[in-house]
Amino acid sequence: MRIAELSRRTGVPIPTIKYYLREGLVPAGERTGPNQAQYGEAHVKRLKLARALVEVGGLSIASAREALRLMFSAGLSELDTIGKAQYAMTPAREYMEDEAWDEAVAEVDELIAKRGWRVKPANPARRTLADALATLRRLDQDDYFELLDSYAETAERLAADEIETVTRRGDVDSVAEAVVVWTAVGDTVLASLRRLAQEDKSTRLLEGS
Amino acid sequence: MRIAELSRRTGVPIPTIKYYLREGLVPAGERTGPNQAQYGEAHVKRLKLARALVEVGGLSIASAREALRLMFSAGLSELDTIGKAQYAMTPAREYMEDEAWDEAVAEVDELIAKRGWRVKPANPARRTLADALATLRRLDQDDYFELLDSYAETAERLAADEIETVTRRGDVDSVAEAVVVWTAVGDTVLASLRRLAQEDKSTRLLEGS
DNA sequence: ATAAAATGGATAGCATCACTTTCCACTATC
DNA sequence: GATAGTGGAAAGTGATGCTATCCATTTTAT
Repeated sequence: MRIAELSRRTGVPIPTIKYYLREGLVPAGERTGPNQAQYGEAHVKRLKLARALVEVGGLSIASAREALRLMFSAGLSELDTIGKAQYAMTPAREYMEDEAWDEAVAEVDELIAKRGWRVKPANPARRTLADALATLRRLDQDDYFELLDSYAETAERLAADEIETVTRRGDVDSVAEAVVVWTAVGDTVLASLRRLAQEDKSTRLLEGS
Repeated sequence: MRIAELSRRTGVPIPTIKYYLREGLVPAGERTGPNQAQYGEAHVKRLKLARALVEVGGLSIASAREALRLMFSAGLSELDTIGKAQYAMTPAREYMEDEAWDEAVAEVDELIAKRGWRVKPANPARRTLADALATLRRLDQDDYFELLDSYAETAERLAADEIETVTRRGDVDSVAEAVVVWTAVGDTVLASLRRLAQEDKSTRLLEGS
């Protein structure tokens, strides 16, 4: 298969495929001449995957490359991939380190301890969460405190279901792929469902009054 | 208060404040001379809000402006704000309309019907969700089907808690503000917690084997 | 056999976005 | 009266994610 068919099969324009090749999101095809190369099913899959991470998951090209790299790097245990892939998927941000920040960090630690979660200190989700909580505090949206437990409970149940489903797969590669896809696309699914449910609840409340 | 103090109080650089003023994220101050204006507490609050939507919520400047506009526009019922604000917060995307897309749209309709959710056809979360599901299908990640119910259940419970907490507030403005902030920042909180819970579950599974 | 189309690869260009910088006439403060 | 700060306009910047152009070389169609 050459580039035109790769484009047709995936819906990705040829110039974009060339760009992704340059950026290392998709490996080069097998060279058969000075200006000829062959692509296979693996390239189709990889390209679809890259597109999903970038378009639906909202990852940057750099993050997507890193996630894909980890996904296909041998030597990692299946579940180790989860951590690594997650870390790659969190974009770096700068945080405002004030009083609200310190309190938020403490709150996150407390929540993790209370739940008994085993989370490495390096997990970037800690900081992202702390940043979000600090922001809410700075806006005097302190009601979040009572909802936080509900959120955590929810997240825990979800994670249990997800891990269970994902590990039910056979081979390592398949698990790795599922983890990456689910982490990235799952956020969008969850956020959408939350919005739909919110509209429903608010509509009902509106009618009831 | 003049711009320097506004900057000090919020941590937002002066040029950025000027930019936000130009873009209409923050209303102009009260003019007291050809090159003098006064800002008040309302400006501080609005600026913090704008920053939160952009930085933590990841909204574009245009989306943030629209969300803020709706938030402070009179004449909307409290809960009507939820819908309007949500719509403003969903960025427009193009969708690949193939077979997987059609099936995904049908699936979303089915899910909404099954749950008995009352959701307007115009709600952009429908399309976002369909797009995500279509993507998973195109990647042959069909296991999502069995998890979808779990996700929906989760979203519903969350929404119930959120609406309840938010409407417990007194005035309309306060509700509107909470809705916008929670919609935007809540996504981040939820996503972070999900990642933390995932690491915990996978760590435990790894140790158990 | 030959003309037209496609290929891989390199390089440069482009549009968007979210700011920054620079400039200005003017005002406030030391 | 010097210095710093102000609001506002306009132009500039850096990052990002593509597109467009060009080229020598196949491949395909006629």
